[in-house]
Amino acid sequence: MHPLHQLIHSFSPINEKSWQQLFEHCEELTIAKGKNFIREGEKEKYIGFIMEGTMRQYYSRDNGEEITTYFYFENNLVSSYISCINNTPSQITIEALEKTKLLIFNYSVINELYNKEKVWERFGRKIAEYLAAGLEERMVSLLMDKPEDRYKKLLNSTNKQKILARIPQHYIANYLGITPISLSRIRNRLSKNK
Amino acid sequence: MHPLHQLIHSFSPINEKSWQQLFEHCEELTIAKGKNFIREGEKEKYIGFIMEGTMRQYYSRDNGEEITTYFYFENNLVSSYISCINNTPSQITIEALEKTKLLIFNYSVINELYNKEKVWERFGRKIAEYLAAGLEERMVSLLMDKPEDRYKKLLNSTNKQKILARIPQHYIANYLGITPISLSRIRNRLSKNK
DNA sequence: TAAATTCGTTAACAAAAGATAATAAATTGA
DNA sequence: TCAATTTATTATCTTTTGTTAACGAATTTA
Repeated sequence: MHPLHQLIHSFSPINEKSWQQLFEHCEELTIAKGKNFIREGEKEKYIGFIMEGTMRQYYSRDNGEEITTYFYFENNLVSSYISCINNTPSQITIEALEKTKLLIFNYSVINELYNKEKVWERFGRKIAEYLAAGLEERMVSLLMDKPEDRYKKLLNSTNKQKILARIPQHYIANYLGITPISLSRIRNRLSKNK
Repeated sequence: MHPLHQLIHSFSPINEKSWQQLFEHCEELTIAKGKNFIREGEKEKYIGFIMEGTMRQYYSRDNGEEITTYFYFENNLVSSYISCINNTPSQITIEALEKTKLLIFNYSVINELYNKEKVWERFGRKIAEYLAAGLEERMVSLLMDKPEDRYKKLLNSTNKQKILARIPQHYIANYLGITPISLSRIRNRLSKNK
């Protein structure tokens, strides 16, 4: 089974024939390190599936400052999801942190599949529910936990160990809602308490 | 059209017959001020639709402290959504801030409707997408905006004016991710700059 | 390889936020 | 109605965070 088919299947059972309806619209795309997959302001809507590589998602302030809000790795779906569902220009930019191989398809393809088959509609529901649950958890952590606790959670999350291994620290600081300097101090504090 | 039917219809077109499949499982429930609709740890999953009243949603810390994360008003759906979709005990409590009249139905009912009809499955997708978009916006605001800016946004959001009118300030402070004292200082600062 | 850039840490100071306590105003309930 | 509780503000002190700048280490690239 293709890794993307497998991922989709884990949300909603999609048989080989239905899968082909998506797969025949997929293309491969390789993004060089530092280049963007999705750019702020863009209207063309693509969904990507990471075969290999790492990406970061960020919002930009008026002064050009970039605020990193998410990281993507192998087997992750990557897109400006909000701009797809609301049909608005993307507010985010998604950049390759290393050379990244993607399988991509246009959002309109998946949108048509939603109309065609109930199992695809279910996939759409499940993926949105999964996203909402993740966002809620993140939001609650921002409201309830101190920065130091958020960093500790990141350290303990086996799933996110790769974040620490592959991602420059100042991006992680953004992700935690603090400055790189503050993260450096937290790390210093933690290393002394051992 | 029943106000709940109308709300559902705005996400996915549901005809009268399909609507009745939900409506026949609905019950009315009135919650007195200060009483809970959903309690932390609870497994029974109900969805409520507010006919009249105001509710607040909160998480509890180990020390008993309550962190308010959401407010609900007339025509809002209210539930421990995450615990419904993940089938886990509720982490949140939802309390009536004033006497609140609800129309309620069990989550299992809507879950069965997802299986029965594609239009219901679509409703499920649309509502999850709507939720995800709202949560992302909130999360980004927590990462990018200063507390003062978040409060200003709240002031400018016509939709949320009723929050200010009906909700005690220390709950709003929680919602903004700051202490009541800090919110009081922000208000003081803003009133002087006029 | 050498020069340039990026990255992480540290220091010093300023600004903001949290904690605690006191007080006044508003609301609630017996 | 009046005492009790809740709510909002203010003051003081402490802690944390942000800001700016400096420095060395690591990485990139010409």
